[in-house]
Amino acid sequence: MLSSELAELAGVTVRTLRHYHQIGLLPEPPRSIGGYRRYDVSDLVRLLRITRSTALGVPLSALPAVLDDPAAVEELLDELDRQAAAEIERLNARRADIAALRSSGSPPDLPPELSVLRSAPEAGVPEEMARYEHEQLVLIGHLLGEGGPAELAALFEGADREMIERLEPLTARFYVLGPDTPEDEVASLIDDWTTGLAPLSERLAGTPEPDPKASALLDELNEQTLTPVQHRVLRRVLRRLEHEQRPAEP
Amino acid sequence: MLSSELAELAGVTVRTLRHYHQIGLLPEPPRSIGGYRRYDVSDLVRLLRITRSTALGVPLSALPAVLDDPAAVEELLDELDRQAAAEIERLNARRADIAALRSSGSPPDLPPELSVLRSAPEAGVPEEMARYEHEQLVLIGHLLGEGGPAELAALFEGADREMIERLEPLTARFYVLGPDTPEDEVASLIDDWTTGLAPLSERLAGTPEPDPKASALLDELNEQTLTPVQHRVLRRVLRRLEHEQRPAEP
DNA sequence: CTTGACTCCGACGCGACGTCGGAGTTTTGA
DNA sequence: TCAAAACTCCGACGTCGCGTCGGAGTCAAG
Repeated sequence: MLSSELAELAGVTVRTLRHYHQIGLLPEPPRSIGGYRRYDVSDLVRLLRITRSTALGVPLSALPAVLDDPAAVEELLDELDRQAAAEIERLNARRADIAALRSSGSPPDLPPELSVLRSAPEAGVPEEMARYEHEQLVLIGHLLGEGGPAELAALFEGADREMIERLEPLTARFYVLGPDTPEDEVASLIDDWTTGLAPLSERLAGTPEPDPKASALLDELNEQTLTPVQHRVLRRVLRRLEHEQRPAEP
Repeated sequence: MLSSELAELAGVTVRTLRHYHQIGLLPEPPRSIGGYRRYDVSDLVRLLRITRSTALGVPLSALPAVLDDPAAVEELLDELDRQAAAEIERLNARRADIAALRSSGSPPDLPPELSVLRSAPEAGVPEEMARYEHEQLVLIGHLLGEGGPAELAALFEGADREMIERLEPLTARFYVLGPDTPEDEVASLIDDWTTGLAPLSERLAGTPEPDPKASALLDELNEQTLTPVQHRVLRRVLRRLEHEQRPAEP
């Protein structure tokens, strides 16, 4: 038999044969005058034993041991089974993630649960601000850790839709704040927004304190991305919400 | 932030960061006087967007496109989902194989269905012959192709257990044939075996002709491994079975 | 005697990092 | 204040199981 015949019989490529020779898994057969390898049936058997094992997931490095010590295989099979099960788990989780993404219509780099928090595309949010919102959600989504996004989304989903709808135009107004926005417009936005956010703020009060590191990072992002006006407005709104929440603290 | 802080926040290793720098996925941040990288929150966001995508199975090479073209992602997600599903299929098949092996108690390099055909360990088969039997089964198991082993095993399983039990001592006697076995012992083995195999032979007659290439390979294995006496005996038994099967053929 | 199919070998490529070694830097504690 | 500990840098090779390429030689057929 020549390389290609053996390879075809065993359902592998010629390159695979050469690889097995290189790592010493398959003994080098005698050569023809011209240097061609001539295999016989024992090589086929050896090769088949190898392919059957690799099909089970046995690494090539473990094969020398496996092939002539059938006892040592037992634990290996356990291990391989565990590995396969774990891998299946990961892949199933991945598929679930993909499905969630597809049904939520959100971009793939943020948790699908948070897609409720995104501004609607027809809200006319400037691109810069859309990116900001996106980055903020990415950050929040990760900093909340395992299951966090779901909880946060539940807060909003649980709230009455009306409130959300009342908030949307406010954030839209926030996103277009600039140095030439008239002062009374800014002031009214702060008022409206503070009162609009009040019910959410109450709900948030019942949840554990946010990780200070996370807050610091979020604030760093705000400072980097938002215009000075926006940053000032945001801080005032948050401060006033906090005061109303904890009026006792001086 | 230093490398390790960023890495920990994002749940990756420092080496991963360096890798992303190397392939241009993550921009190089400014350095400290001593040359240390100082990251900020925007690097964290960028990194998180990357890790979320890779968790879905997106290859790093596709990320530059994915990160700033959310539209191109759709088909990619389809593809990734298909890949994941296919991989899960393969792993499930592998686990099924492993389970079959463990319940059949056969070594991992031959199809579990064929374990019925193995000699019992207490039959006192010489090691050399046990190896021969094993190799033969490996060969047959593969040459029969998809589903073949199951069919073959069905032939034996369907047969009455008594017949199998009557055959076992005969193969045991066959395996210890040597140059100094008395002639009448050889002759009686041929007789006993031929009649013992007759019912199986009849059943086999109903199945399609064996692949001539496969037969040739099996015969090559016999010739290589069996002693001359054994090879002669085997051929006589097979010839006599064939004659009884097709008495019309001269 | 050419043509085409096949084989040989060496060497690099892939994907996503892990690991090692040696040199420099920053932080911490005595 | 200064040394030890912890951290960071970079380059380069290793992992795993082969795929792919290139150039040279070999074999069967026309």
